[in-house]
Amino acid sequence: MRHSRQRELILDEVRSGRLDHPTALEVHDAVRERLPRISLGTVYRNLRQLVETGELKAVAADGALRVDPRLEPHAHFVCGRCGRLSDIDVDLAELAGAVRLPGGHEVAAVELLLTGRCARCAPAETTPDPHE
Amino acid sequence: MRHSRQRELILDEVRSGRLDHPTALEVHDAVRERLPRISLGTVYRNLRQLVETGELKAVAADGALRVDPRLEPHAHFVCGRCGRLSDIDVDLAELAGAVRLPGGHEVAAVELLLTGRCARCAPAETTPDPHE
DNA sequence: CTAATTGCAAACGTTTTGCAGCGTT
DNA sequence: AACGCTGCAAAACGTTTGCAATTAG
Repeated sequence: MRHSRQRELILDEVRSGRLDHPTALEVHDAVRERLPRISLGTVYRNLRQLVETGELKAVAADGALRVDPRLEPHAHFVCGRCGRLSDIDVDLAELAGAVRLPGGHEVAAVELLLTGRCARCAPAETTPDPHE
Repeated sequence: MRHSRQRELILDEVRSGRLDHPTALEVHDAVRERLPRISLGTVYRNLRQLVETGELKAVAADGALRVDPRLEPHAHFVCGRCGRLSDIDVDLAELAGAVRLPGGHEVAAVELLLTGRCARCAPAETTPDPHE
């Protein structure tokens, strides 16, 4: 893989933590501030490469692909009210034990996605407006 | 929710097991044999309703929405080679134990997706063609 | 020099939507 | 009669792709 300024900035932006589980579009917007002519297609191409080479992880929550710099196995929680996506720690050994996997299957990746109401939204279930 | 012949046929088709984790398009094709004028939009609208009311479960694997008549909590395995999606049993108590959930969160749904090579594809990794 | 990478725009597949009319209750 | 549901077609959405030009090694 050859070096490119756009890939460097994309990876830097996602790793910086300034964005939280960003979509390709959010990464595009952020990187564009430093490199205004970068195209959305380039962001998609690079995110895909970075996920393939294991430098980033992909999360498929609500319709869009999101990207995550945390590489250790962990779960995600999506709040159906405010839409916030948060990281959840998991005990990998225990998780593996819970799965009754038929013999012969080779597992390459695990994605555990929890949906519900987050701690901030659950109590306020009665009030109509999502917090910012 | 009012009754309709199209929703009845859609639910019947998915529950029948003739289709395996079908996409909306596959459900459309199947139901169209019995009700030729049914539109894809109607299939989408009804699948969404049936998932919302808990009569079916949704699985988000590869780009598209798939639908599953199995209601008990279980995991899914997607083979990256042949694309086959299979059901995997999980020990729910053990799974819950593996998740280090911060207090206050209310979990409504859990989706556990495993990706890799299925028992049939893993050994044949060298041969180029996916089984049917 | 070579081949990977880019910006751009067009195309793709999936899902949603606006609408006028039909079907269920 | 009221209103949910339908078919249809158009649009929205996220993502991929073809291309000629640029850039890294």
